[in-house]
Amino acid sequence: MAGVGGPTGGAPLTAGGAAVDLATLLAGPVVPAARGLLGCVITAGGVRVRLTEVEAYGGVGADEASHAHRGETARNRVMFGPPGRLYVYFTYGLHWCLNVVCGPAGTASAVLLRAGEVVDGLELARRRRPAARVDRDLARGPARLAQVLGLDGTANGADLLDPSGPVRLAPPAQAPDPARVRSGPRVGVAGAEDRPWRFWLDGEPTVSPYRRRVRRHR
DNA sequence: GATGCGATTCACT
DNA sequence: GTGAATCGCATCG
Repeated sequence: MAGVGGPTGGAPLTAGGAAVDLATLLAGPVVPAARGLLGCVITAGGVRVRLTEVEAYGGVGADEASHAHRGETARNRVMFGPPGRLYVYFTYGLHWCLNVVCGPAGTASAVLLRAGEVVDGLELARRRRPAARVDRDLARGPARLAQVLGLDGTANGADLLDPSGPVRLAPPAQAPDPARVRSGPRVGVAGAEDRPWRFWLDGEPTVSPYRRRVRRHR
């Protein structure tokens, strides 16, 4: 059933039974986009990572946990742009996190890339993350994923579908078994715990452990 | 203009 | 399990 007759030049992938290309998937609603991103391969800085865990974030007024919730700012501007772009933000004074912008321009939804498996450039990856004692920890966590790819704020706004860009996204060679896709509450997010917008591939060792938001001392 | 805390990670107890 | 590191943004006065 899969992989027959990709109509356009884009490589086909299977999502919910229909063959669509990546650009089409990312232009649509964020939740199916997040699911479809599982198994995709992101390439940057000589390292390739297969995504095993992602989280969906909604737009203005739709998702209290989203950076875009309160409207457009200098930081989140990329989220309001066209889909398929990379939104990079800096947090805790030392970490970078990667997101894929979804939906048509103006919707400001995005998918946070939380974890993945390094499938190429292993030695480079190890050198960038000396703290990782085992390979499965190389990209196990959003900031680790960014670090292993050698990405920071300078990559903000990059077009992931541009083959000549610094960061590229490609559909999986083989779509993951839909039965292996699990969902649950997002990590480190206060409120909206009822929204199971975290998606991961069951059984993958690179999926990060779930941690509820830490209560903060004041 | 000042202040508090974050879509986190690492080291230590 | 707890705390520190450390910068920018959002919020408040």
